[in-house]
Formats: sequence, structure tokens, C-alpha cells
Amino acid sequence: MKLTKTRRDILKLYDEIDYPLNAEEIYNLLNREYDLSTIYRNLNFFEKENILKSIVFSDKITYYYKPKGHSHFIYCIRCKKFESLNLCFEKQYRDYIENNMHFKITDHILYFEGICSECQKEGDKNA
Amino acid sequence: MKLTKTRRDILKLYDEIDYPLNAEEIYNLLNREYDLSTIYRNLNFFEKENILKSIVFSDKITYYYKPKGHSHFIYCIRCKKFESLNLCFEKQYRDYIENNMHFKITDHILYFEGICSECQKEGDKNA
DNA sequence: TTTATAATTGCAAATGATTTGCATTTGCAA
DNA sequence: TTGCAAATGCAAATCATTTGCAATTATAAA
Repeated sequence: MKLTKTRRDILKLYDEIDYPLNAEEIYNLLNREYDLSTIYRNLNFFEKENILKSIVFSDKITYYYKPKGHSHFIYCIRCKKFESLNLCFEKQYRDYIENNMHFKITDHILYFEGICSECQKEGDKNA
Repeated sequence: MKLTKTRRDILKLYDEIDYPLNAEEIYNLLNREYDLSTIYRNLNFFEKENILKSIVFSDKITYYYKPKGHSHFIYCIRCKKFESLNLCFEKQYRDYIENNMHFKITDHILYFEGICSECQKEGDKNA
């Protein structure tokens, strides 16, 4: 892999940020210094290389995150922020699926959506 | 809600089919009798009315399914077919998230992707 | 260090799924 | 049966994402 400035900058972002980002957000976080298509190309590249993983939330936009351990998220549909979910029954699912359904699992996606505690307070005020 | 022929036909489809379908598939299953935009409008309508639920798999296309009990799926990335997953730790997740993270959950998505047992056999032959 | 070259970039234009405007049609309540 | 809001078909628009191409750049070999 050719380590270009664009790639270095994207990866640096993900050193600091452990929640999913979409292409537009990355484009802006890097001060629009690189072409959006270049961002897209690199995100695809990183996904192919298993450096990043993608996920689509209810807004139907693709987000990319750096997988670490069990990466599951809760997405606040009001403030659009993520929290990590540190609870995972993946092993139980995997055992069940592989043993009883004879499926060879390549990927799994789990996320929750809702309203975070902060936004619930806001809601009390505004509602 | 106005029960039009289009809507009746779409709902009839979902009486027989319990796995996710995308707009194009529904359009074809109904013999292209209705406009694609009408299909889309109705799928959106059904989702708003909580009659259908949508999910995006790795092909980045929106699929709609009729939720019944715990609707989780395993998607075969080779033959593009679905199987239902009858195992769900939703309650455990929900309790944890609501009690420890004080999130009010509105939705959750769980699915696995991989290669079904049939396609694994095919793979043996072709590979 | 310079050079060769394949990979990467920027820009503009294309794509594909999905949405929308508008004139016409259709369910359904009165 | 009629009136009207809601739903439809069609064409055009939109939005995220991808692609073609000529110019640039990172890296490995000389």
C-alpha cells in the first residue's frame, strides 16, 4: 500500500476518533483539502484491506469505523452521536449459526438506535 | 389509510414472503404493473405506519420486511437469499443499554452475512 | 540519488437508488 | 353519487457514490 498524505490524514483521524464517520464528515474534518472522490476511493480501499469497516444506519449513508474488539454502537437519532456498546453475544450467535444453520459467517452487524440520556433531558425541556 | 390496489398487492406479497425485499424486486414480483416510484412511495408509507421495517445489507440497497417477533436475518452474500435467525438476546441488550447507558431505544438492527450451506457445497465444486 | 512505473489524485461527468413536481386518477366518507 | 384529499404515473431532479482520464506522486530498482 502506498502511504499518501490523504491516507495518512484519514488514518490519523481514526487514531483519535473511534466512532463511525461518513465520507462527507471526513472531507470536512480534513478541511476539504482533498477531493471527495479521493476520500471515497480511500475509504473503499481501507475497507478492502480490512483497516476500516462500514455500516449503514437509518439515514442510509455509509459510515466507516476502525474495528476494535467488538465494535457495536448505539446511535442517537436526535444528536447524531455514537456511543460504544460494550456487550456482545456474538459468540453465542456464531456458535448457533455455524452449528445449527451451517452458515459460514463473514460479517455481522449489530446496532441500536434511540435517544441518548442527554437528548432525553433536552426533550423534557423542549417538549 | 387508503387501501389502493398497489398497496393491497404489496401487502399480499408480504403475506407469503417473510424475508426482506427491495423496491426493484417488489416491482418485478408485481409484474411491473405499477410505477417504481409508486412502489417506493408505498414502502416509505408502510414504514412510517410501522407495517414494514427497512434494513440495509452490504449491497447498500434498502430492503423491507414485515416484522414478526424477533426479525433477524442471515444473508447469503453468494446466492442473495435470506434465512431467519431464531435466536435473540435483545432483552439482555435492552436491559443493559437502558439501565447502564440510559438510552431510550427506538430500534435495533442485527444481521449476519456469510455463505449458506448450499453455496458452500457449490463452492466446493467450483473452486 | 535519480529514474521508472504503477498507484493515486483531482476534476468533471456518469451512475444508480431513491425522491419529487405536477397533472390525472382513485378510494372512501358524507 | 359526489367531493376531495390522497395516491398514481411519468419525467425530471436529487443525493450519495463511482468512474474516466490526464496529471501527479510514492516507492522500489538502478
